Amino acid sequence: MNLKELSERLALSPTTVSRALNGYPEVNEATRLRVTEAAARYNYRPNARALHLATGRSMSIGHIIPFSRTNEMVNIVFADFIAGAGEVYSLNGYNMTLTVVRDEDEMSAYRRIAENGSVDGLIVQSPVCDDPRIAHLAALDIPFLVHGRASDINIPYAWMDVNNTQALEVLTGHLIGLGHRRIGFINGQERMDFAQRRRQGYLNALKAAGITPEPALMYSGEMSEQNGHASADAMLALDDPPTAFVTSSVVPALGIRRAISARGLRLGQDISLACFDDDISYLRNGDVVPEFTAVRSSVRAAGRRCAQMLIDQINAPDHRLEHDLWEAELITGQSTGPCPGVQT
Amino acid sequence: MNLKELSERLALSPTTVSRALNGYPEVNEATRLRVTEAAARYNYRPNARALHLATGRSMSIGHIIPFSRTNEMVNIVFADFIAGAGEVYSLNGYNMTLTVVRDEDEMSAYRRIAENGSVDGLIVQSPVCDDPRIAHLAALDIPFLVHGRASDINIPYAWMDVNNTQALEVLTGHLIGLGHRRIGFINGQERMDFAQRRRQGYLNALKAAGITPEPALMYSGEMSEQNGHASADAMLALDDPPTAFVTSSVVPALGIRRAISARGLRLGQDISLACFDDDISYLRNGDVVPEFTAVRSSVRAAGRRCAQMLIDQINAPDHRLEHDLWEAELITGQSTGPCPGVQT
DNA sequence: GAATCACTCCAAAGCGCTTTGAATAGTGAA
DNA sequence: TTCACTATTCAAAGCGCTTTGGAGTGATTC
Repeated sequence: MNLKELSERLALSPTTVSRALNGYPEVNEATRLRVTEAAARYNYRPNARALHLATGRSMSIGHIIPFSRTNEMVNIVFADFIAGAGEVYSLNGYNMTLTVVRDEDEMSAYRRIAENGSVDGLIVQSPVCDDPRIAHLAALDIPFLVHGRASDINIPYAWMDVNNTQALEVLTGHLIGLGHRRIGFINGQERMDFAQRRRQGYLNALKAAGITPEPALMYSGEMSEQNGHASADAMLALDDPPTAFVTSSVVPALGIRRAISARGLRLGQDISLACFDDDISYLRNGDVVPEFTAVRSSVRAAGRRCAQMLIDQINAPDHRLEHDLWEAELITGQSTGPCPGVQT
Repeated sequence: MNLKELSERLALSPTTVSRALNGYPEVNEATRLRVTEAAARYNYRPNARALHLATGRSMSIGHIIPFSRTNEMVNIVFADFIAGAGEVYSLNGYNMTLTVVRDEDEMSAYRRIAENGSVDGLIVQSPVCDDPRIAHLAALDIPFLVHGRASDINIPYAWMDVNNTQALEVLTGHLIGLGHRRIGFINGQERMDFAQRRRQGYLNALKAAGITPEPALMYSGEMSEQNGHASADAMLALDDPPTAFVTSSVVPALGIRRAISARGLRLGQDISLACFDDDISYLRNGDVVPEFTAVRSSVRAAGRRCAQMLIDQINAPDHRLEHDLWEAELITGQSTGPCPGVQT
């Protein structure tokens, strides 16, 4: 059942039927009623492909994911982000188009998708420090929004981010306030922009307390349970081991906790542990995992916010590019305590 | 730059340009060369919306996810499945359309999406026992493929599944072979079809060994680390605790392991633990998590397979509906050992 | 009674591509 | 020279919707 057929059955023109269904004012209410009833009865559903061509919009937001990323721990955060964004898309009549591409095709995929009109906007996730995708998209003249930021880029673009630097300053500062001075830092891969900023936050806090950073206490790598365990274990084996750890995610925190308890140390007493918590649905701090002291910022909520910002941008293209910076919230849990042997 | 403009610059008709670009034989090779070169030079990219309308295909596969599911642990498996399916879509020129809907809108969403032509096929994930989605989709006359099966449905439909019953028979049988007779079973939610089948496999193995199943040793619930921990801990507190556990996923297995070690018991010696392993990228058994004895079947590979089967079905609609049943592979790790105090 | 206006409705022109059915030119056979 | 055929190319008709620019009513105004 298409528009033409429906309009024939109603002895009306397609124009009128279309307008009746789309709520245009120039149609008699009695007619509109007849039309909507007939549409419901015959189960009429406007063909999406025709609609997209006619309106020039695809009502779809694109997310591009290179193969290799599908392996990373980004995955776990990714799923929550997607869920949040998807909710908002849905509420606004949008779909999400996921495109998985080979790594070497990533750039050309952005180009192809931006130019062939299959999406109305794009979300860029997990930017690296000087992310080439941003300039590339900016040149392509399609609405896009970056979840995170790319430090060394000075063209304007829309982004939404959490204040990573400040978050790690707070977290590290909290441990310093408890008397800790040897604090192991287990970070994500530092080619990622967020990891760069978190590192900066860690360093800022040390500097403010007059503590000299020590390379042996700083690890950077993929944020897996395994890496958390291995790096923490190595630090604990040092002659002068750390009395506390800060880490970039709940996932390595689980590994760190395992390393701590394997050595017979008590979490929050012998050793403290604080982390950045993305508030991931099935690794909810204090629920699925034990309660860690953390700075928390929901990545799912971020997904919602990003989606909304992008949709706003699509609806008002001459609107200036928006930015949004969230502050993460400190939650003190049972995983941190005063540094043993120090008066606080 | 659209087809019309490009054809004008080439002083050719749109017909010829279109054919040249799409590899039709009735165009002179010299002309084709001119056309492809011009297309590259002017950066011509066929408009996807127009193409979809003209061809009657959207080159897109739909996945529908109700809000509530985005909370579940399904998420973690989901991300890997999506990654696998996405790879195959990409290789075949398809996109993936994810639609997040409110739970009460799930059915109508399937209907809307199937009927408005926005996708060429649908994947149904995580079927429950008498899943209403299947009959619903079958009536809608759109290619779809179920990852998993729904037990009580007798209309024909295409599916791909792992042999869950056999997998748990093997796993439980392995423990029985090691002399265990009190085996705790920590399963997923039993409204899910896969959980139902796994339960059956567990029961089959007990029956084959003449062991009477005991309700106190059987748990069913969402497969979180937390639930794994709590249920295992409760069973270990029984007067006559189990000497081994079987569980439906690596995630609860982590919780079970935590419960075991918290009681000072040694995994693989005092207590055995075996699990079904979906081979999830960032919880890879033996890599990210310790090596568990497991039956393994990659959910990512399943994603690939499902995608391929669905695409085959789309390309050959009169093709009979395919089924594929995979057997999971037993991997013996360090988490299982002979039952203490039993001669084997 | 003519002019104006609001209210409804419609014909037709896109949107940018594919595909059908012909037309044209060139070639070898008869 | 003519005919049948092949190789190329094109005009035009969709695909199913939206939207522009009227057109046809009565009702209202002067």
